[in-house]
Amino acid sequence: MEAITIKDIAKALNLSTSTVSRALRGSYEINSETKKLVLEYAEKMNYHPNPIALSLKENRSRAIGVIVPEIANNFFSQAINGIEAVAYDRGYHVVIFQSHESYERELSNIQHLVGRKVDGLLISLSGETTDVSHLQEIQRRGVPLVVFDRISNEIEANKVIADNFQGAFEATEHLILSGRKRIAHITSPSLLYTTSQRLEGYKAALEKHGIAFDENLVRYCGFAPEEAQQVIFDVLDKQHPDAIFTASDRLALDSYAAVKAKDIDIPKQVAFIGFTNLQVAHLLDPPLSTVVQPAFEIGKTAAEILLETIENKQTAKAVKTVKIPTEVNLRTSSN
Amino acid sequence: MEAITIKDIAKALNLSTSTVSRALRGSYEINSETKKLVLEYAEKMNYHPNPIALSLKENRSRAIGVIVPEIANNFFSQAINGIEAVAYDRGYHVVIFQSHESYERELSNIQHLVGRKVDGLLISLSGETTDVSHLQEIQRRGVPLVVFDRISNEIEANKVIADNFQGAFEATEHLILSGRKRIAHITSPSLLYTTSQRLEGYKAALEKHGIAFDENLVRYCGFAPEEAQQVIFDVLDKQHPDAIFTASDRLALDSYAAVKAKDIDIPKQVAFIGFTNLQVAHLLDPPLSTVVQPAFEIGKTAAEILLETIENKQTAKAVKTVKIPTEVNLRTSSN
DNA sequence: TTGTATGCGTTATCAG
DNA sequence: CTGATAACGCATACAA
Repeated sequence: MEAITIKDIAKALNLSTSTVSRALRGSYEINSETKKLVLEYAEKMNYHPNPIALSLKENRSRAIGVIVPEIANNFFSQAINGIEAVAYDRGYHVVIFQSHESYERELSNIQHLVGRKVDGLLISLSGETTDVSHLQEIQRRGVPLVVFDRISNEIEANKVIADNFQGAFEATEHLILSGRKRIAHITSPSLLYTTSQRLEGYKAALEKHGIAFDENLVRYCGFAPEEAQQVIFDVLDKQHPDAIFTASDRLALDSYAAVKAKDIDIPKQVAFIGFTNLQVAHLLDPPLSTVVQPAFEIGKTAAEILLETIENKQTAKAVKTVKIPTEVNLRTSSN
Repeated sequence: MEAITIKDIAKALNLSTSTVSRALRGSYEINSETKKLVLEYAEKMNYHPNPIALSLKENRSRAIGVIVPEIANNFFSQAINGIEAVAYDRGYHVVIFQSHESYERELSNIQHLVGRKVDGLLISLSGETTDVSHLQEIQRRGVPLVVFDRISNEIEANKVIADNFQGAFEATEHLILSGRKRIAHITSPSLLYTTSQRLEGYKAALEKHGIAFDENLVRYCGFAPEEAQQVIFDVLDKQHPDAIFTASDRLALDSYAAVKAKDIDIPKQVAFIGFTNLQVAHLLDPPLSTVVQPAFEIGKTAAEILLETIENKQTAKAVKTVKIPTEVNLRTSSN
């Protein structure tokens, strides 16, 4: 039960393939009789043009690629939903890949997508990625590119990010205003752009309120599950913070687990705040205040810019950077 | 800066395309000198074969497709990770699509994937899908298919699911053994296969312990966010359950929120249990006992079966159904 | 209005 | 050992 082709239709109707092709795509220069004939037969036989043949010919696919570190992460899965919301409306399929924080996987995924002629690419860099020549390469090949969230300064492309500085500033300030002085900042690997922006926001808030920055209160950790545990225990044990400001879903949860496991006394009121898109923050005890990154919005914006670039065949080297504001949700425990 | 082709290499080296092609794929019948020449030049020019041309010729893509209702769902994203773990090792790319619980989207995704000649398809049906003729169609076309978790009785294919009956039975029994009598079961739409299996397990446990089944304690709800709220409030208000057994991450969280919002007194000890892959169950108050569906394992198993089918060119109409055991984690609050 | 020929990138077949 | 040719499915410039 192989798929039917234009050639089959042509043979069955005693026409040439070109006539059939033209009839199918509704060319003017064609007899309405034969046109109807072809259309009906195609319908009856459930004909669909072979997208691969089309891509080979036209060098495009009506699909855009998305590469994220992990989909098992609220931020990224919501961002993807934002991307799909606009892409699907405009007739593009969204092909999703994960790099699993691996540079090698990121490379392999890009090769696959570009090889299959995606019309554009949205990417959030893996934690391992420092060299971005693979992205520059696809830009040279003319593939429209938008980098979101995990961006890099090395690459000149359109970028969409949350306003990490502002979010971190507000989060830290709220902790200060609630009376904290020793605010631990448990965050992502230091080479990530988002990490440095958040650190800046954290520092700025401290400075504004005359609190000296203490680098011992800042801890970076990678993506290995064991690592966070250790790092968090260490800062809790040695630095005795009175509040914790975390940089991701996972770090927030790991911090909770650590505090509970060690039965450490951190005053409850507004003591925890995290960059997180967790749906459960208000159900935790104490409730977790959040700096919500507008993931859906970020994805949507990134996709809009990408599609704009694709459809207007703009230069792939545009360098707009859009910052989407974050939203702080303060939650105080009722005890 | 267009991608380089075999033809370019042939021209540059004054060879024929066929010679270049053979050299590239290491054919025996070839002069080792020219072979080296070609290989070096290809390397230098960063040649990569065009996958689209290959697919057109070979009717395959070295990629498998995955369609799930939502990736912003721990179960599905973990299942996808299981799929990727095996597929990537065997040299297949995994192309991920979401149906967003829409039959129409599911259809569109399948058409895209099959049209692009994925070598096989893994699917978890959308909540809207009752008619499965689109799946039968791709089976007729010879595309290997494995259905996981959201399966359907209508379709004859390899299937992989969690042992929902067993999990529900154990969960319910634990609630009974801790002294509950009025156990609300808040669950997914009734037409899902998993829903009916869980209901059977729930009933079986009640029966074993001589508790009459009360259909008023069972509530089904769809995927719209508002719906769950209403349904849960209703059963809480009217039926006064002393325990709640939910069927998904989201339903568990919504139930928590409802109970907290209404300040309803449900005795804490082992009162909540849910089919869920939430990472935070132990941090909730009271802690949420869980029936963990081995999502990663399910994905892995499904992918293994699919790749087996693909590589042995077995009949697509195999009808093995694999049940993966669930694991119950009881958590009692310390208060 | 329709048919013929060509090309997209690759490999298999058949000659040389 | 190497080269010419056809084929995968489609669209289009050119011929008729």
